[in-house]
Amino acid sequence: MADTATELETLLSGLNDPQREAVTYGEGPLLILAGAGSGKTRVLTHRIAYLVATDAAKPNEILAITFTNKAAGEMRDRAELLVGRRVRAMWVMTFHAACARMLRAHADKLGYTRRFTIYDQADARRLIKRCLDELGIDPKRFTPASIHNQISDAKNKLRDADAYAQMVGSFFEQTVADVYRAYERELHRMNAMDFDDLLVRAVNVLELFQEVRDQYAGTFRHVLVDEYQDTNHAQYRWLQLLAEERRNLMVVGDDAQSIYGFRGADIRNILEFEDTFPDAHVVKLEQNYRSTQTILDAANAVIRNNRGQKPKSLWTELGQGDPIKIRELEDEHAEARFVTGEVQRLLDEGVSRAEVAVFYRTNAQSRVLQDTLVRGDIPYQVIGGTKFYERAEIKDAIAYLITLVNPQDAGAFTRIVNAPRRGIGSTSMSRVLAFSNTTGTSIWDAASEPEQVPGLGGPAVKAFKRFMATMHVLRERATSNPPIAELLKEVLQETGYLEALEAERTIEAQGRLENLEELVNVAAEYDAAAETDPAREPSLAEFLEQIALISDADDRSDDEGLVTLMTLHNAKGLEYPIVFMIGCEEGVFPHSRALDEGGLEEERRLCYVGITRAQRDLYLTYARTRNVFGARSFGAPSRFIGEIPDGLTDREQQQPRGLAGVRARATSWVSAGSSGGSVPAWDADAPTPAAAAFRMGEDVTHPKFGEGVVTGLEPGGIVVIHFSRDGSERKMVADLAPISKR
DNA sequence: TATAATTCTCTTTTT
DNA sequence: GAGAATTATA
Repeated sequence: MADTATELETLLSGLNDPQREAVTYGEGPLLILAGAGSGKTRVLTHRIAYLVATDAAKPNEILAITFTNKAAGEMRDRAELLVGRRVRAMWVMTFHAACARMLRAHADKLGYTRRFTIYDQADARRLIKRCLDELGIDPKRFTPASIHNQISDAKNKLRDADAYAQMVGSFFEQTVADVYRAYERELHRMNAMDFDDLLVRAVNVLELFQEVRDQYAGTFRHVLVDEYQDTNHAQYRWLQLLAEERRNLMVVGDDAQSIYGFRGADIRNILEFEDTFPDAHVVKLEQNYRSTQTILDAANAVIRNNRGQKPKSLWTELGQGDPIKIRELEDEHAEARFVTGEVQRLLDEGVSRAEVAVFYRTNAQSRVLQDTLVRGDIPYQVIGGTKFYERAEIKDAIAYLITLVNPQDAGAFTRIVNAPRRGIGSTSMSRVLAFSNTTGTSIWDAASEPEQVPGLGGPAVKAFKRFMATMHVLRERATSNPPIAELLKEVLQETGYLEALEAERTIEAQGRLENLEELVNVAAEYDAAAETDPAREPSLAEFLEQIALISDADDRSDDEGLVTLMTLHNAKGLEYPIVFMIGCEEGVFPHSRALDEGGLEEERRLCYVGITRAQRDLYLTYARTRNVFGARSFGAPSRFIGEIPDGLTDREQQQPRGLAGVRARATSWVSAGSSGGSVPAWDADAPTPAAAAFRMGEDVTHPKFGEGVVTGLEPGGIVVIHFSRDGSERKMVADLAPISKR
């Protein structure tokens, strides 16, 4: 037992008081309010180790949930350092992965097979588009994207199609209700689930089948959740079902870092945790081990402008540090040159590239910066936005594999049936689809007997026969569980996919071939990993699940000599000695669309996240003008810059802000005339910004909200518009919002 | 039916 | 300024 005592001592050494309190707290609900950089992952992993070391839980009785694969991987690695191989028995994974794992075992109870397909956003939208066509709804009036958002929102709140239909108000919602029904029917028919379904169906299974609930709730003695502020209602319910009985639920989060409201995250989950669990024990972690006091003061000052945060103030023992550097640049190119030059200078001083990160609000902003970094010969990595798994050739290859696993998936089938071209056009394909629909046979079976399909021409029948002959051979091959890399290569070979690409002899095709090579490598890695871990049961279905749940943000590397570029959202949970936040302009950050939708506070939290990533040096830059859409636009400095006290920055005096500032610069820019040869977005003889062009009572249209009337004008170039379609009143930045006169 | 040309539309953040 | 989606043409 002396061993255990020493083990515990080592485990707890180096923790501060609140951290220690969180790690050693006994049974019952536990809320950890963990400020940025306060060591929350440390607390989580140490508590896991503590629970195991004190026999409060066996490894397989621990469920530790994160949002990203990256975070799950990191938690697993760090826990392994503390408890060794025992970590293998634990469930340390994302919400979606955990739900998928449950569903593989129990989906049959809901009428799915265990080989169901997981649809990503693009797949889901394609299917919704098909539902729209089927229902005869004009996809221009109601875009698949907006309908999908609405459905996704409903699912996150655990509202099924019937529940949604009960509470429709507008015509738009009525339409969504119809599409929702059709969409659900189609998904189920194709044995497919979208991302949201993974959670919804997991909740369904737990609610409907007591024995399943007993099984999991009984097994998981302790449930730990990271980033709790980002949970939505479905996730909340899922956790509740699993942890209600034993009540050993530990949630860790920071309400100030809740930045996924747009995806259904409900900040109330964390704000009201103590109401839900009146006996909850609360621990606040406020000591920051990451940043200088200057950076923390700036973060505290910005977030103070939000209402309804849990009061919390970060402090550090690391000292004051240098002032925050704020720079105004002419345009995005000058901004990129400034960042590049500054990075260059830092590198000369001996800073390593891995210590530098650049954050931006939208992925599009990275392009100019990349160009400049390339010219400056600075190696970098871009996190996210690359969309490897969204490339057409990768989706095609995966769709082939899906078809072999889930022959009911008409979406995947439709994708590959004529890729490469084999003379099966959309007309023929719709005939087979219709046949499959009316007869209730799977798309695979329908296509296997094309002569049964009414109206199908002779050449089309022949083409289907040839195609399906190949597919049957491949399916046969797949049943013997070959290495997936091998199978994939065969698929690409036998279907003529590679051949068609090779025949193109273009640079693009060459790139696609390389991407497919890369996919084969991914498969080979999976095969290798499965081989070394005999506990795992590798399968094509599992491989496909892994791929479906992977995200671009997962392949970040920290040890290479690379400067890192990413969106602010991707930056959460990371830290860098030197941080640049670029594009700090109204309309860019805070983003105009977020402003339209009342998401200012969330934008501010995003700013808080960005600032608190910096350990030593923080740069905020903004450009006077910027190309948006290919048209030049003007933006005032971000209000967030103004919210940082001057004393914390190196700026001499307050920058001019608001409409006056915009106008002054706009005018001077126009008069400067010659720079770059670009033309302002509005006529040169109308030097005032577009904002002034709108008048009270004027009729305008907005591509998304439809027709409306200007009901107010506010300083800062903001117009208030009342939209007739949904009766809403919205404030928009006239320069940036896509509004036009009627 | 396939390809080429052309016309739109979009861009917030992501499991 | 880039994609996708649609339309025209072979």
